[in-house]
Amino acid sequence: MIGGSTDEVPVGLPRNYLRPCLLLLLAEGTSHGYELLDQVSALGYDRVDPGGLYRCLRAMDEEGLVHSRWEPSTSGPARRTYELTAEGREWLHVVAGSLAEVARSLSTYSRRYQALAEQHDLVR
Amino acid sequence: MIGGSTDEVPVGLPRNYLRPCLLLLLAEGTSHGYELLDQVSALGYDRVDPGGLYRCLRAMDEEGLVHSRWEPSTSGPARRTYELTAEGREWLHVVAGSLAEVARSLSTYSRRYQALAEQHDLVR
DNA sequence: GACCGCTAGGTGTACGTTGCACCTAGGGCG
DNA sequence: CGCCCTAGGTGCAACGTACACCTAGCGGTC
Repeated sequence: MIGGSTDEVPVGLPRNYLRPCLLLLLAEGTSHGYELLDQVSALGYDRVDPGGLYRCLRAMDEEGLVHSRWEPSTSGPARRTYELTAEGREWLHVVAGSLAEVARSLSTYSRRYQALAEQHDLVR
Repeated sequence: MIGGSTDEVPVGLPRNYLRPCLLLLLAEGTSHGYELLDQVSALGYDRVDPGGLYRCLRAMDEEGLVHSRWEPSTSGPARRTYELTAEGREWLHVVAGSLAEVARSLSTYSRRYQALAEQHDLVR
């Protein structure tokens, strides 16, 4: 299969969308992986791969976009809490801009599709 | 590197966005690959990989979303013209819907980012 | 105590898409 | 002929993603 099949519609969220999501959530407040796993669903994900999420956090940690520290929990296993760094905030700003561009492209798409659909209705 | 690097911002268009673009363009009018290569730029691509585009058209042809035929050109090499099939129009309808959903997610993102940015300005 | 479920974090890996480079071939022109 | 432009196409490696699976702490219950 090249480029998706007919019965399934594999058009999804932008590439590398997870990083911007995590950065935004962390900009809104310090958090830990397991919690972020729930929160990203509000940004368009119906289900997120935990593995990918933890890997993404780890990568951002290594790149200096976020800073993590272990926090022992009173109940349950210890958790790694993440907070945004200055560099991460900068990155978020840039990435929010390019996401806005993508949104603009998509609205252009929708506009042109709507125009077509209306025209199609007139012909009927 | 996992999930993109710091200096470059690799947040791009949705996954499999090329197919919907080509379907929309073909819904607007019969065309051929080389022409579509220019037209997709209006839908958010700054540069499209010709290889990917031709592969995508071929795949959609094999899946029955589009129908192609060779047309000899008076000047220059022959061209393969594509036109949308009924199945392709159906697919376009579905995919336009899911793209609208993605657009909604992105606007949610932007709204939340804006809220944060304003709040940040107040603190300054 | 043994077992089970939930929280929390993590690894291994295969697949699909993408991006880059490169190739064929026809026609116009100096 | 050599060169550029149009038009279509192939090969391949890298990246992102999805899916499965694993460790380990803590609480409750049989």
